[in-house]
Formats: sequence, structure tokens, C-alpha cells
Amino acid sequence: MARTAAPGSRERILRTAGELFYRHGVRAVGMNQVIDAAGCGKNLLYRHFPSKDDLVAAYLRACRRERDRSSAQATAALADDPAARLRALVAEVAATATRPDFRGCAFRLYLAEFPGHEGEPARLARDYLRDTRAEIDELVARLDVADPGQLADRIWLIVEGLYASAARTDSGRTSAAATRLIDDLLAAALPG
Amino acid sequence: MARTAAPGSRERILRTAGELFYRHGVRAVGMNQVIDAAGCGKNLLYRHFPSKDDLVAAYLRACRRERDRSSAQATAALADDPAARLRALVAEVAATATRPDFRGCAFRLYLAEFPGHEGEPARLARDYLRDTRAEIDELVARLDVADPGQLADRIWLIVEGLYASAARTDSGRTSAAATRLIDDLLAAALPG
DNA sequence: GTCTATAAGGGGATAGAC
DNA sequence: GTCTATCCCCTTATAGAC
Repeated sequence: MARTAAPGSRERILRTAGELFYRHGVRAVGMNQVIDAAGCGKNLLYRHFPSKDDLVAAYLRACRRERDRSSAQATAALADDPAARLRALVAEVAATATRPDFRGCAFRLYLAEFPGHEGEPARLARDYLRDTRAEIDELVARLDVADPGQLADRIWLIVEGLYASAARTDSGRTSAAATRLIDDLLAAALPG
Repeated sequence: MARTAAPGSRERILRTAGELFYRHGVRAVGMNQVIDAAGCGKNLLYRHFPSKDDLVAAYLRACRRERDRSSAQATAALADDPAARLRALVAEVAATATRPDFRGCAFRLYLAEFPGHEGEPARLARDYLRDTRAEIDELVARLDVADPGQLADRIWLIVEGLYASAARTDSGRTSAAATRLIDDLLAAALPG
């Protein structure tokens, strides 16, 4: 399918749809709107994405790829230091949350829009949240702290709060508060 | 209008609509669905609520009333102790978040569903968030702490994280983490 | 008169056909 | 790319039951 079409058409449609989905919400954006914004024919879009759910799933997969890439880049130069990686993880979320077009976490926004849905988009969103939470758990488990479960719960709470709060209030202030709170929590929990 | 109608009809419709809106999302629930669930005629609903936005606004106003009532009840027997009131505020949110049908904060869910909307529902949602944030600011301002702004930011972050996280993960664990973290923050910030 | 039930208008949704 | 099919949305109007 994609081989016969213009090489960049799929990516262009997906990028256009993703921007609309993220800015206005998935439910608020219709397929016609995507077609108009992408400047393509209805045929081409439905050849690449047979249904809206397929398009939404591709959008969330692209978000995941970007987040994984961004996360890997943030921790690339770091030594194998769990505390530093935790700080970098939160700092990377804070950097994302201060981008001018930030409107929240795409996965959390999708789940808020489609509660109880069980399609592939919902699975992708839940997978991302589960994996991120697991990453925090694993990093905290490698720390020498008295109560790893509690520390992981607290860091997760802050990550969730950062995503939620920065979408609606001053994101710079929220991000600064989150990063400093994580620093304090780690400093208080770690020996020395 | 409501004076001539059966006395309980408006409240019954509103309660039915509210449950549907909260459980499935405002956009996902159509007026026909509300009418079917309430077992009323289309005429009656539109007489009480001339448009869906009016019904949604009434739903959010009911949420606000319930939250204000619940908040007042939680702090009624408390002395005029800002720290105790802050702890009670978070504990009350935690209690809400552990209810079995908890799916998130109705106001935050609405704003996630309707970004950029400027009608009365959006105003009600933003008013609630602004008032809650202001309440935290005022309580923290009355504490004898070195950096009230920072403490208020952190408490707000935890409240946001609690609402967001408890909707998707183990709410008991999330609530416990939030209340204990608030306790620790207050204990660390307060003298003595 | 108050309510229910039903039909219909005007629009936009996804999706498919040519 | 346009055109159509089908469905559901919000809303209004009409007709009938108690």
C-alpha cells in the first residue's frame, strides 16, 4: 500500500492528525478535518489508516516513539546511577511540560477521553503508563533506601501531578516545584 | 418552569445525567441516552435544561456543591489550625479518590475533554480549580514556614497527582502515599 | 396542563464507491 | 477528489395519554 503511494504521504498525514488530536482532543477531530488539514484525498488516508482507531493508534505509537527517544537521549550520557536516572526522568518530563504547546500527556488525555474503551489505542496508552511506572519501580529498587515502595509511589505521584498541573497552570512553576521536590525526596532517602 | 413540573423530575434527570457524564465522559453521552436512562420524555428534559451545555453546567454545579459540602464537613470540627486544615483537605481528596466508582476529578476530566472551550461548563471547572488552589495558598500563607510559595506548589502538585493517579492505578496506595507525603512535608516545614 | 412518545430537521460523524 | 450511504448528534415540533 504505502509502496505505491508518495513516500512521505503517510508520515505527513500522521503528523497532521497527531497535531490536531493532541491540540483539540481525539473525539473533537473528525476524519474530514484531518483530510482537509493534510490536503490529501479521502482515498489516500483510508488506504494508509483503514479506520479512525488505526489512525489514533498510529498517533499514540508515534507519541511513544518520541517519548522513548527523548527519554533515551536524556539518560544517554548518564552513568549507571539510579538516582541520577530518576532525576533525569523527572527533568525530562518537566522539560516536556514547559514546551509552549504542552497540553498534557497524550496517553493520559486519551484515557480521559475514552474511559472503558478496550481497543488498541487504549492498550497503547495503558502500556505506556505501566512501563513508565515499572521503570520508576526498577530504578528505586536499585537505590539503598529504607522503603523503596513508598519512594516509588511518591515519585509516581509527582510525575502524575506534573503532567496534570502543567497542562493548566504555570508550567514553569510546576516543573520547578516537581524537580526540586524529587531532589529533596532523593536527598532525604539516600544515605550520606 | 420547574414550579409547575413534578417536584423531583429535575433532580432525577440531573442525577441520572451526572452519573452517565462522569462514568462515560460528557462527549460520549448523548441526550437520547440521558432521556432513556432517566425514563422521561424529550420535552421535559429540554424544558429543564434548554441545551446540553446547560445540563453539563448543572452537572458541574452539582459536583461543586457536593465538593464544597464534603470539604466543609471534613474541616467542621477542626480548630483554626492551617496545618490541620491542609491535612484534612488532602485527606478528603484521598477519601474521594478511594471510592469504588472514582474515575477522576469531574472538573479536570471536563477540561481534558473540551480543551479551548469557553462556555459556562469550562468557566465552572476553572473556577473550581482556581478556588481550590487559592484555598491552599491561603492556608499555607498562615503557616510559619520559610518558603510558603514552594510548599503550596508542592501540595498542589500532590493534589493533582492524587486525582490523576488514583483514577487509573491502585487508589488506596496512591491515597496513602499522598497523605503521608503531605504529613512529611508539613512536619519538615513547620518549626518544632 | 403535564408528561411521554415519536417524527423530523439540520448537521456532521465514519466509511466506502466511483 | 467528489459523491453517496448510513448512522448518530442536538434540537424542535407534533401527536397522544393521564
